[in-house]
Amino acid sequence: MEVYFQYINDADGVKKACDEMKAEDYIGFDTETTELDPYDGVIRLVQLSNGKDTKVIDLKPFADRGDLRTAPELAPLRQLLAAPKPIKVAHNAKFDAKWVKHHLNTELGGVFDTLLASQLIAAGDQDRRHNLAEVSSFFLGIELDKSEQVSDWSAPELSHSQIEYAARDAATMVPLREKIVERLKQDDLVKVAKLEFDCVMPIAAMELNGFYLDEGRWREQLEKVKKEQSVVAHELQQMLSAGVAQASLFGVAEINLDSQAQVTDALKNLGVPVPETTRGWQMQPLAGDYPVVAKLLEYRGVAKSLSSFGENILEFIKPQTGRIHSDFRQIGAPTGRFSCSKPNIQQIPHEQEYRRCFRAPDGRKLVIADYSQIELRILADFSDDQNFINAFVSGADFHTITAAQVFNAAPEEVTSEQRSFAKRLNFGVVYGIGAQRFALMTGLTQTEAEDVMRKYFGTYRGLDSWLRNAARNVVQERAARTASGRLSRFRFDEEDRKAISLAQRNGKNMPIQGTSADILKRALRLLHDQISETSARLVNIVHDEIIVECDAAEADATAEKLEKAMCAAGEEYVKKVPVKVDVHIADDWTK
DNA sequence: GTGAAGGGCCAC
DNA sequence: AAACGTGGCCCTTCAC
Repeated sequence: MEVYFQYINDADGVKKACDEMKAEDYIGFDTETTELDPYDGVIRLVQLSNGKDTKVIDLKPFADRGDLRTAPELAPLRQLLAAPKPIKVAHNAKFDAKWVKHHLNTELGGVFDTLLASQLIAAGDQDRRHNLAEVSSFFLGIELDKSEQVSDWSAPELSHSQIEYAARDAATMVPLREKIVERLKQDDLVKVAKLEFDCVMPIAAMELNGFYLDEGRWREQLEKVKKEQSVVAHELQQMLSAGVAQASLFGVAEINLDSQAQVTDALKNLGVPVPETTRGWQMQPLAGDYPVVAKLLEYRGVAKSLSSFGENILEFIKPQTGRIHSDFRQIGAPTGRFSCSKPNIQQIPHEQEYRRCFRAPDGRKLVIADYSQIELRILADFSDDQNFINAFVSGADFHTITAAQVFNAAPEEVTSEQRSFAKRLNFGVVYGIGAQRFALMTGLTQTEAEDVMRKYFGTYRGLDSWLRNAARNVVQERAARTASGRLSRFRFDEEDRKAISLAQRNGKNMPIQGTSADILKRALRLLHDQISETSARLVNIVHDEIIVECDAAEADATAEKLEKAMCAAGEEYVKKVPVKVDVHIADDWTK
């Protein structure tokens, strides 16, 4: 592919380039950086392209003269990037947005992200890859050579090959967007694409902000768990080797407690009827009869804590900020949910000992808000089930009200057992639970479980028929959608009953889980715009929860903004039941 | 030594 | 008859 480009390294060139580009509706946009993390390196190149002309701006001469964040010579560039138009077309715009925000003190005004778009079009196909080379090949049939991607972008003089590579990537964005837009329209994905693009900047900002983890508190907690672990490990070792020692002439054999095979062997030697898998929910029923099983489960708990939530997380504290900057994948799951890694701060144990380690620095507060029962409210809205809707409208304890309806009792007569059944069904129904699993989790017999479920769906006829319809539809259409139009396609063999039943459960779950993700993403955008001029900073999100850090003096105002943004986002998608958000102000990440 | 797969458990 | 959805991280095991 021939690319017409111009290399720019002075103020006059920047001004002219930006003047030329600012008339466009869309420009290809890319950066080349010396490192992957904006806290570790500098931006070397900024590329802009209208498809015909491509400008490669070398920031090194400007950086050598002073601070890029304030350099007046770069004002035209900052204005161009910050303006809502032209829309900046980038591949993985979060990456560039972070660098531009940190090093040029500018937020991207309008974003079109070809990576997110490609993921939306793939509609959950896990086999598709979405790096620029793949996406360019898929949509344009153009094979990009990415070998310069990892070249040395800190060299005093860049090679012609490097500059040409940089220009070509930016130039590719323009035709790529055109092809992608065609597909987005074909698949009716324009609305959800906008939702995703608008969410890029909030997430970029959140990753730059990071979440403060109190290292001292974490180490204290770690010491406690370590002591606990050594006690529990010793006890479990003793109990398990009671069985093995009989078979060994050499006294007590050391068992690797983390080895599935060794533990299973030892349990069998002790006469424990070990199920096919030794996972918690299979082993739990045995814990009452076999103390060694209870001990094993206890050990697994502390072992998990120590390995996944031990010293290793402290290595993620960035020295430059003293905070943790996780990596959030905006479309982490086919449902549209985020995933989070390095470290995954969406799976920090709920116990206070862990959560209290994530706190606001001195003088700051955390504002913590989560949607109350958002998935069930979405289901109520989808299903149009009047009884289910009424349970929410009443505003009373939801599980108690459903129990009252299902068991035909007054709310104050509902037993704790009945409430528990209702609660487990309310949660399980979103995932397409069956009687067998319900029986296992409640201790009911299969017949009793079926009976309770019959009562439940007898009360919520509309819910039942929505779920049945969703299951039928997904088999027919081989696809499902959320409220924003997010699409998930399913592939299965018509003969494969297991695959079909999996698709049916997915067909029920995806629209619900995915709509919840839609709502969160919309809320993030609204929030971002609301707090841009304040001390408030987004620091974490966990599927239905948003955590913001702000100056103590602004905590009340921030709480109000956060609640408003979340409710407004929810109400865009959920109309028939109220959307409830629980918000509180705290010094750390606890209730 | 390295990487993938399997099993397990944390979050929502 | 039908085994509740989405992720990431850790460990062991096993193949290369």
